[in-house]
Amino acid sequence: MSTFLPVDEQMDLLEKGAAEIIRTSDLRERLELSRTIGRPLRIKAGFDPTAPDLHLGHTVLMRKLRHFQQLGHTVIFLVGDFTALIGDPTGRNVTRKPLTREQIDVNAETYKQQVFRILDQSVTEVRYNSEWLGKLGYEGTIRLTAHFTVSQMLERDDFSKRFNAEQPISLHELLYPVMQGYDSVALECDVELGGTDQKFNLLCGRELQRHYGQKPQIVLMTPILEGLDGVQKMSKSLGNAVGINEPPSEMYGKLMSISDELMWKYWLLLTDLKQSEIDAMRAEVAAGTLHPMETKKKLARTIVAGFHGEAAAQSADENWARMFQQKEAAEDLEEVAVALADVAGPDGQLRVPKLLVQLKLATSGAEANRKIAEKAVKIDGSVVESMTIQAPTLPARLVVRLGKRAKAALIS
RNA sequence: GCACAGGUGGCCGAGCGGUUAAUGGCAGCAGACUGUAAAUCUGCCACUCAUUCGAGUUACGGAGGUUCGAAUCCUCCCCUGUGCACCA
Repeated sequence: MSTFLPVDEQMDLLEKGAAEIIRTSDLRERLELSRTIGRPLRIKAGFDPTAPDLHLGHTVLMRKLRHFQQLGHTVIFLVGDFTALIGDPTGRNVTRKPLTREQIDVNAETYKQQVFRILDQSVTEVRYNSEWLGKLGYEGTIRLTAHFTVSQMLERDDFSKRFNAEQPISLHELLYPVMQGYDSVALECDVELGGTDQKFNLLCGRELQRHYGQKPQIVLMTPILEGLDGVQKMSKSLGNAVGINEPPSEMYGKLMSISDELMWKYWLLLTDLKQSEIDAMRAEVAAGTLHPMETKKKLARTIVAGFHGEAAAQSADENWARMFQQKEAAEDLEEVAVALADVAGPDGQLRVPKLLVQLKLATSGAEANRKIAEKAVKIDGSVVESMTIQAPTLPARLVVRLGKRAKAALIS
């Protein structure tokens, strides 16, 4: 008597949204075995504690991990504290700067807090790869690296690109895939998850496991989620990311700005809807019986609700409608206290550029000037025409708007 | 160590003694149009002061130098890539 679901049902969930599985037949086989002997599979996913702020792009992988958890398998959340000393060069054409020990620890902690908004903490095994990599020593490292050749490493796309472009590749970067592979050996993984950009590293794990007499792990790759621009991968540094710690309205607004086409990918990778349900919705939109905007609103509501709850999603929805469909100022504007002395000119009048800088709507006075000249600034609903306006009677609350951002200044 | 090629604004990439914060592309911001979409069009895109005019400051790996004047020439240094290295 097994506690595991039938393999077909498990496969159904696991294959949803997966970009590639190496190999599907192996996964099926191993699930069969696990079900027969009643042993959960060991699933590993490694994380570089480099970027402390998680965004929706990261959650694609997390959600897949949760699927495994839901099916009763063991998920190992591996903190790459040791590999972070290298910094994975994947997908980059530049060497990354290594982190300090302190940064790594702090990042790992905030990382975990965020991850357990998606994963079930009580059944997640958290490990650090310094546990085994730290013990390896120079000799162990030499023996380990002897399993690979330089040309094998240069197979990797970003390495070969850099090599051909005559760009630098540091020696230590070549160690990254090796170490990640060794993690799989140390943990005796059945499955490793990663983004498609991790393919090379994931395959190194298989290679090494073979050398160590283990059954090579199954590799399940999740797609890389495009950011809000729909072109580049979601990344905080590209400014196209939705952070999972962002407030509901922020999250909602950002999600509404994605293209119609991209919306389907978000539905697939960021919600629990079945493929068939998504297809049905898509067909309706194509037929014109369902408005794309309504569908997108529903998407935004669903995702926001997942992180902040139903009520918050509802009010984010209303807020968005008020702010953009009816072009009125939102009710829950961020309020910033400003001293009149900080924004007044010598004549006592209110200098608008200074106000914009104080509200962080502009990064410099020069930029603020330009925006005012472009007639992009509104105060209390009317376009600002000059650099100076009449100072209000105190205390005052001015709603200042620059483009799609608005804030309330509490002047005293 | 030697030789050669490079290091320019968030990125890519022109410029190679004297319009001009520095051509162009990408990204970004704003405006128009919309469904805050997408696409498209337009404008902006170093900083400070000056309420428009305008003035000043800082920028082309770093430090010096030549010059009335340099991102552009010279010297030294730092960094990257490529080649050479044994057999002479």
